[in-house]
Amino acid sequence: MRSDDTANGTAEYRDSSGRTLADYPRPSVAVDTALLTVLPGEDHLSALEVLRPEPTGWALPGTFLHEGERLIDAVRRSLRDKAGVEGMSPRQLHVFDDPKRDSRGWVVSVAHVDVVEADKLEQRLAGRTRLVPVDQPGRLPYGHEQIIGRAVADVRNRYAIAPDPDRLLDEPFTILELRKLHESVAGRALQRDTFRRLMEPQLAGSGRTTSGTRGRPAELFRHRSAPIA
Amino acid sequence: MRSDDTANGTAEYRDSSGRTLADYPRPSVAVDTALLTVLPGEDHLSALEVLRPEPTGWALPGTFLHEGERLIDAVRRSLRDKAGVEGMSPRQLHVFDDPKRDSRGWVVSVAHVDVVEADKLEQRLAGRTRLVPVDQPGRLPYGHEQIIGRAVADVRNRYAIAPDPDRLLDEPFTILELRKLHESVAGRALQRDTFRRLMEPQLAGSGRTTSGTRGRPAELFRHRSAPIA
DNA sequence: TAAATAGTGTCTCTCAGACACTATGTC
DNA sequence: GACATAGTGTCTGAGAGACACTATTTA
Repeated sequence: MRSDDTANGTAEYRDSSGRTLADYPRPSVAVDTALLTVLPGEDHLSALEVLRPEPTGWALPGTFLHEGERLIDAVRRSLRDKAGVEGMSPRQLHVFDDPKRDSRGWVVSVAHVDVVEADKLEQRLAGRTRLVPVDQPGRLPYGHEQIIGRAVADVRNRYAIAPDPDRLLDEPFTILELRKLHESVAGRALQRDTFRRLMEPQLAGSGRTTSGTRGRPAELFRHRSAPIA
Repeated sequence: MRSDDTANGTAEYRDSSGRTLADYPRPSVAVDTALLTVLPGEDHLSALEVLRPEPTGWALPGTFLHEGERLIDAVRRSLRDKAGVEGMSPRQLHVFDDPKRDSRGWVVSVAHVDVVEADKLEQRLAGRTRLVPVDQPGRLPYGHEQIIGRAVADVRNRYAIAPDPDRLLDEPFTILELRKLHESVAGRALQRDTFRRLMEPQLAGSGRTTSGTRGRPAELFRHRSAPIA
């Protein structure tokens, strides 16, 4: 969506000591991702954690940026390799840059967030991954709790104003199904009528309704347009 | 305010090819900063630009991250060295990561924003810096227009809800002075009575008033607490 | 008919925008 | 007193929360 660029100087760049770009030590650049979902039958957000070699233990999935690679591609690669998850639109959250935060050396990490349908997490590596409620993430290394906190806040902000921006629901869906999802994301109950009045104008009615259920059939809706990003 | 941390693996980390951390090529990490201000007698935001060696021309101030350095310290160093400005609280905006965006090589840049009192820019290097209105930044390299755009949006969001969060105004100040500042930031006129009703509860009245002015003297206010960050 | 769920009318509260009024100083 | 600016009362419209009503289906 953007040409994504910014920088510094020219090909003849030298600093005040006459050193050129290649003379500087450079950090490793990592990505870490809070991959969130709502599990079937549960009413809260869960985060994917992966088991790293001792003594690290459970942590968020991450990887190092490869040469010539975009951050978003490194995120997708780490999630594909470590959880078998594809088709995401991760967003940047924050850069964590404490030079002493990683015992292996100087690592700058760009935290990301994404939300995915629970069934896309079926194929994840058993025993080496787990899904934990975001409000009880366990003790995580490298400040990964902070990433989860920022991720949850980011997702809640997005879900507060628009219907299922990350497309967790299969279409078509009822307003009830949509509201249950939003309540799981928000971590609290939402007003039934207020929720409908906020969301329905942002949806496309299908004219069709559910059938065979208790009570009055509910109209089925679809999203109006493609997801924003 | 936070311990700022996150990462990846352990000291014995090896990837699937058995390579260790030091075997990977690493990008240079840069910071670029949109340093904004409101110039005396003007009613809009301006951005600081610095002249870089040919063929780059005017661009935002930036530098490379030094070994063991925090991003915020690199930002402060670049602004001190290139504009003589100190005492800022830069915030991260976005990471620009296109591998081809810099002709010198592989550079990942973390964009920052900060706002500073105009008189702190007095001592900047004449001839090698300039202040330009944010809506006419000129043609900048490396997508620096995008940084300015994000920076302006960020600052406007902050100023929409709180009185002078970046402390551009000297205390004490009148509501009129505060409103003129906010109008310059917002780029549009603000309602006089609505503005007062939003901001006054967030300020500490001093009891004292202006004197010697035309019209009824205005009460002088101070901020209630220290800036948030 | 009873129960259950969908959908809507409407009251209230809050808040922004707008207008106009009152208050208090200088010229 | 005229004028200018500070500060406030109040009306209106939009929107969220809350409650209750109507609508439509199954058991």
